[in-house]
Amino acid sequence: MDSLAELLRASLWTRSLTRAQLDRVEAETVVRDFPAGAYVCRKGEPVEHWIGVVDGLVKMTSVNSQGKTTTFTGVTSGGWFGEGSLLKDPTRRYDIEALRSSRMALMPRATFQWLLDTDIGFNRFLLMQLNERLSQFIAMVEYERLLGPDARVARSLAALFNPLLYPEQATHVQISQEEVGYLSGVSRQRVNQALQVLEKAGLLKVDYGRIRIVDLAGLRAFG
DNA sequence: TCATTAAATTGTT
DNA sequence: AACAATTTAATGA
Repeated sequence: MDSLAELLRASLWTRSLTRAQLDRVEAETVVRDFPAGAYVCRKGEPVEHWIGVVDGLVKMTSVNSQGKTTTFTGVTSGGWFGEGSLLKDPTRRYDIEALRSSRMALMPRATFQWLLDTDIGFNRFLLMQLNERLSQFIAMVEYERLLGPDARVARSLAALFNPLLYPEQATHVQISQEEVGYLSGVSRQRVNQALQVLEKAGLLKVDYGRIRIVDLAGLRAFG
């Protein structure tokens, strides 16, 4: 996707909006490009926007007191995030870092609040998204305890293609194996092995700096 | 457009 | 964690 209009067209929560509502959203939302490695927002900053990914890939991370970083989840093109902070926190609780050059859509708090106050469909979408994320995190804890590294990598990748959170029908993701490791809690070396296993199983194809998905259902069910 | 070089990523130990 | 090999991106002729 290139433009805000395309992102809005692909987003599930715009389906219940009237043309006038959509125009207002489009007028008030700004687009900004971030280079790879840049922070889209930092922990502790005031929460001013609900943020969508027009094109790119960002990760949600947190740094502990000893300087160690953990990656919680990735957000790909078509996804929106930050509603949790917008609804309940004065400041951001996580860092958001671009994993590659990314184009982001920033919806002002006032616009978000207006949708929340006026549109039932928007509220339903937020419930769905919050529920989907919760399922994702619960599943991650479960997998961490029950599944081996190959399956963990498989499901972390599959999560990046959740059709409810990222409705565009993407066939690949531009991400290094090192970052896949951070997402799935596995060393880069082990990710490399896992990807070879998954490729041999016909579930995906490994390219330089990119992973192509061949069998999404198979990835989800692996292990 | 092509060749060279630097940087990033991968595959292996 | 370290290393060599490979691929891409950037640079300039």
